[in-house]
Amino acid sequence: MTDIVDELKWRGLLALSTDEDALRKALADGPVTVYCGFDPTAPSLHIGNMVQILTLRRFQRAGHRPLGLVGGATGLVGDPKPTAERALNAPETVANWVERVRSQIEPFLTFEGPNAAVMVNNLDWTSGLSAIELLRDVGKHFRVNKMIAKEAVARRLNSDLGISYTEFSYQILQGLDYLELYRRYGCTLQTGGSDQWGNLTAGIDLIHRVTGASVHALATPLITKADGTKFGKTESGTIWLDAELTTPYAFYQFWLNAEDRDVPTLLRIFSFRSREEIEELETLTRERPAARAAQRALAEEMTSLVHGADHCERVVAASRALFGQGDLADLDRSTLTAALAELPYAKVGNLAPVVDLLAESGLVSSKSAARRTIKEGGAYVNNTKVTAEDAVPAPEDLLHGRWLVLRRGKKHLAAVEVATD
RNA sequence: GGCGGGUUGCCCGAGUGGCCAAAGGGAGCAGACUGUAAAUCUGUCGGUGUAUGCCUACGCAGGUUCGAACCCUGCACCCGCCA
Repeated sequence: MTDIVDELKWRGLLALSTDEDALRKALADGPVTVYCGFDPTAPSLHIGNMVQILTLRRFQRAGHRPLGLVGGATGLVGDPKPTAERALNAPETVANWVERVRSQIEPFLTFEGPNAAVMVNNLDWTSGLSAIELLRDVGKHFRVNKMIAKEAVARRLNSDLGISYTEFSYQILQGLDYLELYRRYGCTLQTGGSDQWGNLTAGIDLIHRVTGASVHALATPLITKADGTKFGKTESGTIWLDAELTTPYAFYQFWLNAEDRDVPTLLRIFSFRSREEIEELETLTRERPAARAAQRALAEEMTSLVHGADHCERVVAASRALFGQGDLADLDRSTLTAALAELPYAKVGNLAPVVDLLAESGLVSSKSAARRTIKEGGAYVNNTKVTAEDAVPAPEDLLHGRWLVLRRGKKHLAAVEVATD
């Protein structure tokens, strides 16, 4: 077994850690129980969260026991964001999101065998906690001096945003989580993003004060693209893991469109391929970038992992059909319909002006935008550029008598079904 | 609780009575070039659609005015100092 710390380092997943030698030793001495928390701040996790989920998965594969924590309690409070105070979500909403987030994490872990994963919810040990208990039993171990020095808090204190007592207290809750998991499961390692470092260490300090034990923490770096911008967001927004929010097709396309210079980094961070395979793909990218072998490999692996092999296959086939060199009209009916099924879709009763079709399919946000797109030469019907703003598709444009493929720009596609029934 | 400062479009930020759908920058979008890449250059960037129109928008609600993002009143939230 390769040393997991070495592996994480090679993959660029190790930004910060507590005493590295001690951590290596602990991991080498036998299975370690490691936890990572996920707060339900939205109905779905997104690819940014995947870094953490996959890190847990890596630990489990290396023989350690992962605990997946969903923040039923911390999600009610809100981790201080640098940019703004969070809006509180209703308890019912958070409870609903907790379940959704839990079900998104579970497929990545194994719940059988000697190092079976366990899912936990921090609401379980906080819902019964009284304010007095919290202040006396937990609060006494926290020094405000240290709390305000933490970057997440300090940034807010130094900005004109300020910070509420609620968010200020967040680190106490997360610290308490670690203590609780240490007691219940003997958990001695917490992972998280480097922006969580303050919260990670809050737990370490608490455990040390309460029990005298020294436990570990490990932070993954903030993933940025080569141009310095944040990874995981795109024109159209966040890339979610939920197929309802980001279709498998869009998910696949996201990875496929990764920039050449980002691909090596992304493969290391996200892929479970071996070091040799990844280095081979890096070479291919360098020598034949236009083939985009690394992007394809990454996109297929991620889509398969998140949406399953079946969806992945369909989406790859659809992409090939829609972006192929051939004429769309030459595609046979089943290939075409299968491909179109992966796209944003609109159904209309009869042939409407292209402007309306663009707007209805969701490719553009308004008819104005649709007109603008046509004027700029960025609108296509069945891969043919639309030049007139008042263009209306002809009946003979319909593929197999029923479908139109709309395109905005180079890579935004939508399917329109024209049916009178 | 008192005093002062603030709240502008996706973000930052200018605008202190008409010339403001609102400068400038960033992001985004489209085009050219390409490889469904990057960089670069160009265009564009509230809605409706073509009407010197109408609607929506400068924290919220009222008011003054022929006319308000700009003035007045109240409210909400944020920041600072003092208590």
